[in-house]
Amino acid sequence: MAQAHATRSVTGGIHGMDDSPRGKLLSAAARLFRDKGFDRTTVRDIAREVGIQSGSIFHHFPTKDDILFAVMMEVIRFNTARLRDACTEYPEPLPRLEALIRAELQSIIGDTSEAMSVLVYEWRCLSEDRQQEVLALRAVYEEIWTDCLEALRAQGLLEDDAFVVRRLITGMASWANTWFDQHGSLSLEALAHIIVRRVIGEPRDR
Amino acid sequence: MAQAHATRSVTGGIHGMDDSPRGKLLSAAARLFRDKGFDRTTVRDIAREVGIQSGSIFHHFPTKDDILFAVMMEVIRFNTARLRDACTEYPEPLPRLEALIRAELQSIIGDTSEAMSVLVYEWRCLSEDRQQEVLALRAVYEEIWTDCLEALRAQGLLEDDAFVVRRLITGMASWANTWFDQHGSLSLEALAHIIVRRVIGEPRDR
DNA sequence: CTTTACAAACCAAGCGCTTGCTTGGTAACG
DNA sequence: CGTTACCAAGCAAGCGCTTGGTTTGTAAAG
Repeated sequence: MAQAHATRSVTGGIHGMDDSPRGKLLSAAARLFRDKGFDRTTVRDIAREVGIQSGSIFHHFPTKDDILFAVMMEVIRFNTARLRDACTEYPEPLPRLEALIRAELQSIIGDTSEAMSVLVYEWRCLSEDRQQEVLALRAVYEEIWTDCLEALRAQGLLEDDAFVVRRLITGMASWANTWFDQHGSLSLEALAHIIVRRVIGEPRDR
Repeated sequence: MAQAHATRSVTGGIHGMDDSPRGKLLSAAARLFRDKGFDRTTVRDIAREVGIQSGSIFHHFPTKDDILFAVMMEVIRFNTARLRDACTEYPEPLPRLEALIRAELQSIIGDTSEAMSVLVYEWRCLSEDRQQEVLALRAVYEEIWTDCLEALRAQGLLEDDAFVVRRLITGMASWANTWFDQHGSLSLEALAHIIVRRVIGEPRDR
């Protein structure tokens, strides 16, 4: 776990998407899937991107669906680990909330934005049995969020239903990939802080 | 305008998606595009849904792209008119904000949810020149929102940047189509009120 | 240092199928 | 009698994927 943390914080890349043939293929696929969508991306597109023939793709993955599946599994594993790291670093609910929001924004508009867009917007393109496998990992991810929000409720910092609030956060964060400019004047941290205030309101007793 | 309002409030349907052959075709296409995505929906699927042969589709629309375009134009026109109606009914910024949020939720999880999902999630599938045409209508739609949020800022009810807040609202609202249950315990109005509080905070001086 | 061995990575060609769309003609209706 | 709505059949292109064979990297054996 500590080793995984060190690896991630140094490289910033997803384990399994390194510079191996398979890794380069996944990176290219993730970017193409985000830009053009899964269905409009052909295996010939992916092959051209990494400089091989289209047939050679299937030396690394049995089907095109397996490529999508691999992209999704890698990114959800990586970002679940990032959430866990945030939890160990911030045990208290309120700082933890802000850390979780920062982590999720980092996922969506930062280092893993391409694969995250694929996970969110190309969901239907994945075969149904594979959807179940990803959903199982997603449940773990969401449990971390629910625990944090319930803890905030227990502290009286949150009035509304935790599940509803979690969904509002998901919406605000995932939509950010359509407009947030990483080189713009608004920083990721500033946006995270704005979102925190949408969740727990203004600080009134400080 | 008053006539359009009467038509909408009575039928609840989108003008141009009536029970004419063209209208039934658009309705079927909208639902299929939402359920399976534009690319995975074949013209044969649409034809089967309305009970005609696949070739007969092209008696009503020159290309498949035109079907998508028509769905998007109809839904954005319809919902812009709905925003306008909310504005005439609620001239004051704060009630207007809540009315706009209710209207947008109605668009996304209410009577036009299928076509709205298509507008949001199948955006890339539309040919680029058509995207520009839809964008022009979208700008009108967004101006209504910006005006309202800027008015709230002028009243001191909004601290953060109006554009950022608008985008957060868009995210919360559009994401609702993935989880909101129209027959569940949470009503559209209750959700609208929760979102209002995420925008302007708790009422502190009442 | 060379040879041998072998698996991983890749190429060139193309198969079978689905796709959006076309064509030429027919039935219903005002 | 023309317009609207449709059918039956099928074409050309693009798709995921297969196949049989060739190159490349690597590492132990001679």
